Amino acid sequence: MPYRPEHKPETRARIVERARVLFNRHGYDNVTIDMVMEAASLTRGGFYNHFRNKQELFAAAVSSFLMGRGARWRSEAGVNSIDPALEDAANMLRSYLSPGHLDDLEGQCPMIALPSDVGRAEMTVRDAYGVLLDAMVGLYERALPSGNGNRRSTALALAALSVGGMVLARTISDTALGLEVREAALAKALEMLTTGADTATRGAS
Amino acid sequence: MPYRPEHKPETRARIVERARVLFNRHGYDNVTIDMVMEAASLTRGGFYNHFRNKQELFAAAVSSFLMGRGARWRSEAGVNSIDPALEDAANMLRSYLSPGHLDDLEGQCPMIALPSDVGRAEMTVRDAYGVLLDAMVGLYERALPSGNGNRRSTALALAALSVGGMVLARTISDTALGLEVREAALAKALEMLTTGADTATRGAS
DNA sequence: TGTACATCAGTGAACGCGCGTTCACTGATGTAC
DNA sequence: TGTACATCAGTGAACGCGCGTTCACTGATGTAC
Repeated sequence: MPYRPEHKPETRARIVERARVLFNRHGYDNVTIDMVMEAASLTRGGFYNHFRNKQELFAAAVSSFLMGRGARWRSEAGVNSIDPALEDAANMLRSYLSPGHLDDLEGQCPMIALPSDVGRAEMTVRDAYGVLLDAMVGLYERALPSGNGNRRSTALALAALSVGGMVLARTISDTALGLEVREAALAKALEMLTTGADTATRGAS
Repeated sequence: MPYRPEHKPETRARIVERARVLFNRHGYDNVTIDMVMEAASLTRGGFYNHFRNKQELFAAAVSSFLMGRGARWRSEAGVNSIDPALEDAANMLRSYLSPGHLDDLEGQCPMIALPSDVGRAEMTVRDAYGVLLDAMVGLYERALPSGNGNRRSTALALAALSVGGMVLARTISDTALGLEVREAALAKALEMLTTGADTATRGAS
């Protein structure tokens, strides 16, 4: 056996990691296989030792995010906990809607960096995203004060608020309005979290 | 004068309109100038009689949306009114977060259909989007019951909720979760609208 | 310990296609007489 | 009313480049002796 058995998977992982960063910054179509391989200190030809085609690389890159930072988010926020603390959910929101996350073009959640490309990716990618979303929503749902009528709906809205706030902030960048949207989304999200669920019902009670 | 003076602008408008539809469906990079010109019943070469390059066409296509459906939204929702009715804002939310809008791949708001492409477009495009966003936010802000501490923040969050709900629903499509997100976003948005602003403050009062 | 060997990850030239863009031209059109 | 004309929107062939992909090869590496 010419190389250590870990050699090839390690190289593959390096390619995927560099690809993820490049995709995030420039978008799927604007990243060439040359760019990726050069970033991984390799040459063009070797690419097809590791991937069938460019789409497969993209799927691997998104997975790499979901397994990396995405998984860290989930575990830090106690997604697996039956009864996560409200503070865990608040931290997840603060982290997702943070200026750090917005400015981290290369490490950002691909749903913000390349929503169109993710939406056009193969079903496996989109399903994997569904899993992440489901995990986030589940966390919020369980963290919300019980006894409210609408925890599920509030949890889903928190996810939408996070993504929407960031997508808008990134798109309308370089303007005061962009900053304002992110801050408002975070403020409202935290408010919804602590207030609980159906505020209309509460207001009427 | 060989052609009627309206002839050229009309042709240009037809090209832009077909381009907008194609971009919305397939994304910027996946639409070729051939496709656009064929859709407008013209041939490749004529394109450069109307546009300097493809980017300029994209900018025109996004503007076309903002001037068309976008403008209709704004006027129907009484954006120009000093004191818009709460119901106007509710209708805007219902319209933006409607299944009809989600399924209308070709007529959809480009912020949902091609957020990445819009984000990477020239500054003029993004600024134009800022104007639309500003108008929507302004409408919500003025429609919200006065006397609440946080109308601006709520209005911004409503915009984020709208975009986020739709981006997620479109990306995680073909799943129950996708539908659920859109519905929850709409429900929460309407709730936030009628409840007013800072619910935490209200809850504490 | 040193050497010959087999393997296969990586190389780099080449291919072929598609796309954005250019350009010399053409012919439909409104106008002038 | 009919005809010659000038204009310029539209044509379609061509260009050139870049990118995804292929392929014959090479040479670094771990193993067997």
